[in-house]
Amino acid sequence: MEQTFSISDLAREFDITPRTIRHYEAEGLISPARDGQRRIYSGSDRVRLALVLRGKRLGFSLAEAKEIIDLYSAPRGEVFQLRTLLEKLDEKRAVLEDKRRDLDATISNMDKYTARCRERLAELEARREAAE
Amino acid sequence: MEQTFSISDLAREFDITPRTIRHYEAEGLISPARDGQRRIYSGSDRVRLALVLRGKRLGFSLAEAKEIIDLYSAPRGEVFQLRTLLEKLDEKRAVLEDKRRDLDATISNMDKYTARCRERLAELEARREAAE
DNA sequence: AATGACGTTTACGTTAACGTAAACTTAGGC
DNA sequence: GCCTAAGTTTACGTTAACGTAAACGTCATT
Repeated sequence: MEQTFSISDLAREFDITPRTIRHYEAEGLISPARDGQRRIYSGSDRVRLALVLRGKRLGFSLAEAKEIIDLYSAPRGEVFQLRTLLEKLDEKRAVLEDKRRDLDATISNMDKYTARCRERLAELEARREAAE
Repeated sequence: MEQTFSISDLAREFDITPRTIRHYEAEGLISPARDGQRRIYSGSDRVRLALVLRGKRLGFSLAEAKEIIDLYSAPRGEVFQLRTLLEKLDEKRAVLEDKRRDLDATISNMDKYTARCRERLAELEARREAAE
């Protein structure tokens, strides 16, 4: 039998509140099984939740995150379905690559600036040394 | 003389509304000069705006973007100032690296999945071929 | 001198993503 | 048998990031 999780299990693990998880369900991002009223989360529910949170950290809205994640559970039985799926994957990949360009530019700018700061600091310290 | 820009110049260039630019000013992200009431944006104002928008695309809030961007105009005259600046730069760099890890994982997952989809498509098409 | 095109401030409205609180059910522990 | 912990639904509240509208100023043009 596969492992299952309660809502507070996942809330604890991912450091969010149960309310947040219920909200994601209301938005159609997760669909846990039920034992009566109680929600029961499977391993793949947990994976989906992790994907949602990663998407959020990357600046996607819940709707955008859903669009991407849903691709992984899209039907791929027929040739036509596979072709349209591959097209959509390509679109999303392009968005991710844009983000990577932005991110790389941000990091390399910061690195250059940091290097200049270090140089300047070395200079100032050398000067202080010389003054002794 | 350096080039200047009106609010609608920048709005057009970056495909946002003047309202958005004024909002960034109200939040302390940009501080254009004034000609009477009118805002006059310098080249470096324009750069700051570009940085804000890039930060937003990476999922930062306006407050977070401000924290990062303000580092580039922090005072660095004294040794102490340079040291604390370098510390803060290190913090922000770590945040950016986390984001890069998330992004790389997302992209490589998608690439693997895409590869499997392509394989499956090739299979189906080969089967269709064989049926002719 | 009137008409736009562009600018301004002030202020209320909207949407996404939850927070918070109330009122209730259910399962285990003493 | 009652208490506590964890779960549920329903509903209103909150914050960030603007949108939208009103009321007004200022040029350049017709």
